[in-house]
Amino acid sequence: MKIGELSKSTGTNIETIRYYERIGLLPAPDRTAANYRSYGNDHRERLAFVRHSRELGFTIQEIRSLLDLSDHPERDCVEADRIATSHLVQIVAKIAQLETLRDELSGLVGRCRGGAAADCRVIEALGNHAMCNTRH
Amino acid sequence: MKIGELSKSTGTNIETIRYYERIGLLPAPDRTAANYRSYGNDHRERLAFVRHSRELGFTIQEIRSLLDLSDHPERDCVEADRIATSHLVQIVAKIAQLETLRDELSGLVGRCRGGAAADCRVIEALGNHAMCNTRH
DNA sequence: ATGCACCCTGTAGCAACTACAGGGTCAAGA
DNA sequence: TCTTGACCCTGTAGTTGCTACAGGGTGCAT
Repeated sequence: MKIGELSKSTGTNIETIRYYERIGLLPAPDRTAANYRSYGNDHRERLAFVRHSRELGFTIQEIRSLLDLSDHPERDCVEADRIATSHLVQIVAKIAQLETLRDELSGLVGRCRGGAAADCRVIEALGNHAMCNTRH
Repeated sequence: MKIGELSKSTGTNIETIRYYERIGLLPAPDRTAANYRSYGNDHRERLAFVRHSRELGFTIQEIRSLLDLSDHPERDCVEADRIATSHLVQIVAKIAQLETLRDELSGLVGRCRGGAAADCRVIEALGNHAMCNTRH
């Protein structure tokens, strides 16, 4: 299949597919006589793996390691679990951080009803860290 | 004060301060005879405003608008509230998204106890979107 | 006079794409 | 046959918000 079809069937931007090839995340496919990329089912599966991992927030580096494991089924899979676990820890931390931001912003928002910026609580609070309830 | 002192007193990287000046977020300060940047209290306050806003996750563009309002106290502050509110909405959405990821990853992690990668549930699940419980 | 901490400019790198510019290919319709 | 339009190619530059040099100047203490 040509790149446009691969793009549609995986929901991946064409430029992104070429980008993945350039950085060595996807293998370079065969070319047609007209120098068009020609993909097979294995390419589609690999790309689906990459996209799914990206959707789950894994970095390209992490995906490289995961693909490497996937390419060597005889290896120990402890590493895959380690990557996923450490990624999960980061996500949990990020959620906690965003919840702090959310609470801080909630206290700021909805206080301005068209007054002058001089009396704006939002602007005041941004300039004055001491007004914060939480640490960030 | 020189840039090093401003850096320490606001907890901002020196390179970051110069970067903010370059992109026009901070005004260019006076220079000493030796061409060193020389900052006053107004610079420190403006930088604190910027840093605080960044900590709360506002983008540089949003901060530009907020600073602009802060520089024109006679203006209507509805815009500041709009920026903060829309930012809050994005944070809430991001939290929801990360919670989905967290739940999905939780179901993946901790299943590998040193088996071969061929039987790895993590790798299998990454390759097979249909195994997911949630949409992403 | 020499070492060291500090400052300067300018450029390049990071992640993970995205967006062109400027060109080639191919099949269908007039 | 010619042309139109959809598709493909490479290569480069832009995005965000910094960070990290390289290669040099300044200022003060020993």
